[in-house]
Amino acid sequence: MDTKERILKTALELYNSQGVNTITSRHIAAKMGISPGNLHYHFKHTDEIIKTLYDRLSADFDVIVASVEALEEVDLHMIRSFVTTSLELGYKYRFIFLHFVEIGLRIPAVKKDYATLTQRREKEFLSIFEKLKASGIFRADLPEEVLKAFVTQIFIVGDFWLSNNELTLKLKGSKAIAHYSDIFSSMFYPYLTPAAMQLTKGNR
Amino acid sequence: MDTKERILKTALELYNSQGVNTITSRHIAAKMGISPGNLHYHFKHTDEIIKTLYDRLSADFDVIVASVEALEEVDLHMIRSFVTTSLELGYKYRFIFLHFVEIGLRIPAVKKDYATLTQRREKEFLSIFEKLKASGIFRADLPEEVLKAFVTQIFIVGDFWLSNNELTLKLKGSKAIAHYSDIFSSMFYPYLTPAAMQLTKGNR
DNA sequence: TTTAATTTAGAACAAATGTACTAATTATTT
DNA sequence: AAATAATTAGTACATTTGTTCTAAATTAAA
Repeated sequence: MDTKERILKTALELYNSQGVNTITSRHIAAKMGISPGNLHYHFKHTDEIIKTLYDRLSADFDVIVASVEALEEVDLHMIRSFVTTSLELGYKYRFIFLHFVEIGLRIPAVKKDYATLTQRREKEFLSIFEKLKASGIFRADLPEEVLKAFVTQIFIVGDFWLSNNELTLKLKGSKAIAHYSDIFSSMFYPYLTPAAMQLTKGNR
Repeated sequence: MDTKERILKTALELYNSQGVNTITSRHIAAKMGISPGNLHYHFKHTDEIIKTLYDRLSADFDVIVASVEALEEVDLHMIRSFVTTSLELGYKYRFIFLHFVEIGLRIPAVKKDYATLTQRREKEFLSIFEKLKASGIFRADLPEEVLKAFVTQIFIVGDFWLSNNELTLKLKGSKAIAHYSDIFSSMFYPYLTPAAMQLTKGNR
């Protein structure tokens, strides 16, 4: 593995475990056993490391969403596995979510990118909801604005479940993912038709 | 106003507008026109300023929750005004929510306090939900775990709507509060009985 | 094998930060 | 009015940080 890749890997580890504000380029270099000079040969600015990691997260998530969007029909099992896969990805890059505002402040490109991304995602999610409505899984009696608000809720919980975990339960790894998967599933429950509610029995 | 109070006021202003990591004790002193030495006479450690502000937020919010809990009957209007009041308080101390994880990391006492507080709040919220069920406002067919998950959702959205706003819409002041009040109201919608849903017509 | 390019180490620099220290000033008490 | 306490300004210090610079070492190209 070349040095650049090792820097990214080490940075991810350290940021995840110690936070983005406590870890400096020197820490990363020290942990790798290379010189600060060498690190800054590969990344002129420390923020470029963070930006690169953010871009990877963003790209990986794109793939996940695209795979759901491509489906003709969406059912609850798909949703459940979409949730789990997303949470796993989030956990991998958890420092980004734990320090989202800080990072957005430090690296305006991240903030800008996220803001436009969100607008696209909102449409994508609403189109998935339409499919769920069409399949008789989602209730049809909910006003448009309620569904829109639900999308925002999903975004907020999706972006900050890790922060909530950090401040309260502090679950690690698969335990955290399992717990918040359940919460996500429960979030959908009141939006389901009685028939779809039946299907979830024993699944939740 | 004595110096100590002025420090707190200035710090709140600066933290809210520039973030907790960019503002230092020197910035606060400079903005006030006092010396760094003077500031550190009143607050030996900068973190004490943040801790004091957190304690005030926490105490203020306690009052809000207690006032709702004291009610014999809870209706949707109460909920709505509870939401608005809470969001207003959150906006006042927004830097705390925008940097919650960082602050928890820097000041372990904050993290510890918040963790235990959350446990208490969970019970308080569930008891409010029971009242809503008893009044025929909340659906009675929702499993206990779904309501518990709803509480967690409320906590996450309640703690991080400001971060979401910061990363996306960047609404200011009352516009932000109004927008996220609507989102909160919509969050409740699918949990309502058909009768209660009727009552919200035109209110949302 | 010589030459050129890439990569690396290590030192150095300037800026910033938290906080301690000292002395002066102001307020309070006796 | 004198003495004591509280507050304030200003300076100083040690540490940290991001980054730059130089030269050495390694790798690739000719």
